[in-house]
Amino acid sequence: MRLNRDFFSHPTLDVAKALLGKRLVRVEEDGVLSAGLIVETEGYVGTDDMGCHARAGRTKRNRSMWGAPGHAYVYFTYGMHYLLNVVTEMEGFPAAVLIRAILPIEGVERMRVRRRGKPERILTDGPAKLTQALALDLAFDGVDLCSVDSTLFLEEGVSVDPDKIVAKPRVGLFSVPEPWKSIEWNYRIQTAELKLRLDD
DNA sequence: AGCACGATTAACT
DNA sequence: GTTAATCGTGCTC
Repeated sequence: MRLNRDFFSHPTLDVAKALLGKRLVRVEEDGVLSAGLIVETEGYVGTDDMGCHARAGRTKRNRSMWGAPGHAYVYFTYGMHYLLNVVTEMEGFPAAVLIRAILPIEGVERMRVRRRGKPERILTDGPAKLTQALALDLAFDGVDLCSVDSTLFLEEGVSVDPDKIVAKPRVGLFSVPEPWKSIEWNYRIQTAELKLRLDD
């Protein structure tokens, strides 16, 4: 059962934490599934957040963030990488959650091929690694993750104990001014903790 | 029109 | 720990 629009309509940081443990699923053209459990997320909230792409106002690149919640915001960076975000809050307010890492669960062999034979341990432990593993690019920008026929969506996964969530500063914001640079809007759950719950 | 740099990764030393 | 790869975007002139 796919997570519905209401799940994404809440405050971004709440959604960022709630996404930990959820299943990110990619259905490929040939019907094969690739899936993983989300283990790290990051919140980007509005035009006042100087670490958020929305700080520059609405542009061709970041327009998806202004759209309805539950849609994907995929962008290209560093001249070679695609990063996946999930749009949050109400339509018209630019905010999103960056999916930074997942724990591979299904379609691992397919992921390994796309990741050029890398060991499972480092298949999807970075924001650009997971888009590589799931074959996500700009074609997914603006896709409705709540639609019944989208080839990318989210599902319930394993329950996560809120006390086990670790908050840290967001990654890679080098020339972003304080307090945005150090504010702890990066959330992570230990993969060991998730694996433990998987066995239940 | 030109330019600095990025919500990164991989391959080095 | 350091650095090259690689190019679209947004900012400055």
